[in-house]
Amino acid sequence: MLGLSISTISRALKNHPDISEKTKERVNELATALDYEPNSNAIQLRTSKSNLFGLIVPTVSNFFYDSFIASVEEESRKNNYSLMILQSGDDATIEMQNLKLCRQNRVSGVFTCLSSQTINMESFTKFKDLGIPVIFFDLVPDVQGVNKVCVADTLSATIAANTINAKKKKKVLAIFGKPNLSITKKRLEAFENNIDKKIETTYLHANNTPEAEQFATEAIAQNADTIFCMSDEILVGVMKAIQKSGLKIPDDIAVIAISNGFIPKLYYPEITYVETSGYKLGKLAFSSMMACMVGSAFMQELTIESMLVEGGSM
Amino acid sequence: MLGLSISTISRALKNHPDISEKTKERVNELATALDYEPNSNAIQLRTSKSNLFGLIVPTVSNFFYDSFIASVEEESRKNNYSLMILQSGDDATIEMQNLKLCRQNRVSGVFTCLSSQTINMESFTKFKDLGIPVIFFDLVPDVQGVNKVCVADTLSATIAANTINAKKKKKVLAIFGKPNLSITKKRLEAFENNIDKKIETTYLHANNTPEAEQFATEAIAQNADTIFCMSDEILVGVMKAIQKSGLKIPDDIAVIAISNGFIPKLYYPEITYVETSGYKLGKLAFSSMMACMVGSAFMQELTIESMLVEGGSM
DNA sequence: ATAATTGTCGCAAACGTTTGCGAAACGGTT
DNA sequence: AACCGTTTCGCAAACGTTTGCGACAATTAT
Repeated sequence: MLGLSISTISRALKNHPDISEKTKERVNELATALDYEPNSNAIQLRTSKSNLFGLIVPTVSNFFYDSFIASVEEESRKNNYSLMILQSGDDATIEMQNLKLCRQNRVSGVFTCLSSQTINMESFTKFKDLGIPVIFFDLVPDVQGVNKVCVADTLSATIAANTINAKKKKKVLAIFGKPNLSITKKRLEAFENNIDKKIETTYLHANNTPEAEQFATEAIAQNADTIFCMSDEILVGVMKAIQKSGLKIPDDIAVIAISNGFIPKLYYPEITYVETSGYKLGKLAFSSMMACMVGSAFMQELTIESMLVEGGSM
Repeated sequence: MLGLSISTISRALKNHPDISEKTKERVNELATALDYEPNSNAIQLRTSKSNLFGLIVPTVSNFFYDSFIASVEEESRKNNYSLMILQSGDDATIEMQNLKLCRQNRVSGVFTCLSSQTINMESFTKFKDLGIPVIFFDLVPDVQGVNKVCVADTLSATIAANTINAKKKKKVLAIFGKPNLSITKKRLEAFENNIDKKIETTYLHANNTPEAEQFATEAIAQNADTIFCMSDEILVGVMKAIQKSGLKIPDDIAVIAISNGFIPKLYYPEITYVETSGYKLGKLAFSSMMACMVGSAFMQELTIESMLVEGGSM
């Protein structure tokens, strides 16, 4: 329409110095008039740069992951990347399918946390061989030489234990999650190492919310004065048990949790918790990804700091 | 490597009848050996079919949207589509940028709910002109001739009102959300039309959780016996006020909400609510999208049924 | 025997960009 | 008038697929 070649148009649109200002103007004018949108498939095919990240979580519908996703999406958009979000349903098979999808779509990188069933890391190492950075977050593998970003599991459990110590509690129930997860191991170990030995402490593993509720109900019957919850899922069960019992927080029983912060603020008094922000973790994961993109790939484990947020439950 | 042409490989991989079984075997064997992954950019460029849906929400981090997303992602994967998720932050400008991104990526369709600030629908109609189906969900425009899937606003508010009527309540506070949203208007209108006229009812609009808490606190001081919450955000505020007051549910005060179901189950007793499932809405939205894909485009408004889920709060 | 049919496969164009390289036009310098 | 440098642009290849069409061989029908 302008009597110009395709290459000239291409260069004009990209503000190439070879093209005169007049032509650039004419081109841009017509482009907006036709509201031309470049075909990113063609661009990506030609340049073999996709500007697409894959993100795999067990489920989007989760207090922690949703804020993580929100955070990563925000950064991605700001940096001109798109996000392809996949759910594994905590199923190793689907996880592999998702990885395959990521490869087919030629993602520039992938954020992922392991499903709790993942044993075979081969699909992940394949990415590394292809030069596609993989950032593990939250539920990370135990191996070395991969990029991991985590909440400070050890620190946060330590803070929780110290808070309980400081309050001079006598009889504590500490509920942890699935025992095979590294996140559980770390938190449990740190808690055990730091809780005052004079405190009578019971350790239990709850696989889900109802189990946590059950454990809490029993602890209440046995006059525990404090319950520690490793996660939101556990906290929710514990709170139901306490509300059911009619006990008053914090006078009759104290509660402390490790949490993203959303659930603890739902109750009155608000629950005291050690913050592990999915939002902050997302920011960290993204900056780690960007570091990989520019080549400064330092394979290591990064953690975000934790801090105590005082509610009225201790 | 096999002494075969590119086209033969292509056809063999796609199980084309022109190719002999022996060659197909050889090709597939080598393909898995090299773990070949087709370049979807090239495919999409060639076929101009993207198998990609765009999904725009104000934020991923929301009890309703996250389950909606989880649902749509699930269906997408099952049907060999990918999902590109974008957040608008409830900002009309970012919303437009996101739509642009969708076009650049040649999405096959987009799921979107309006930001509460959207006034100009032009960007959306552009999609229709391009033959790209748009499915509006939850916060839908008031115009005709577009595809909308909604929770049954009128029905759910009616159910809530009737439940209150049946319990012979005397003094009700009904808290609604932002007054400009069509979802608010519908729920308010239905509630007003169905609540027993003999019941003393106060209507208020809360823009956020703290406002709802404030309103509830005042209502408690004035001896209201029931509080209706249009949304989870409002319910959270109301519950904090009630827990603060020390009142017992349901004896001292009754609560009923319209909700996805997650928040109501966090408390004891569980809150009675009219279910508006983001998960179900996602399924409906997806099937509506698929209907558009195969051409049977019926521009209309679909709704999912609502049902009362009895907790112990009424 | 030839002709027609069928089964396999390759050629080449096309999708919409990017980019190295060369070409034309023009002004300025000897 | 011949030469050189600069500015502005076009040619053509390439990215990795898909697909209509034609080619060739093997088989079957006449």
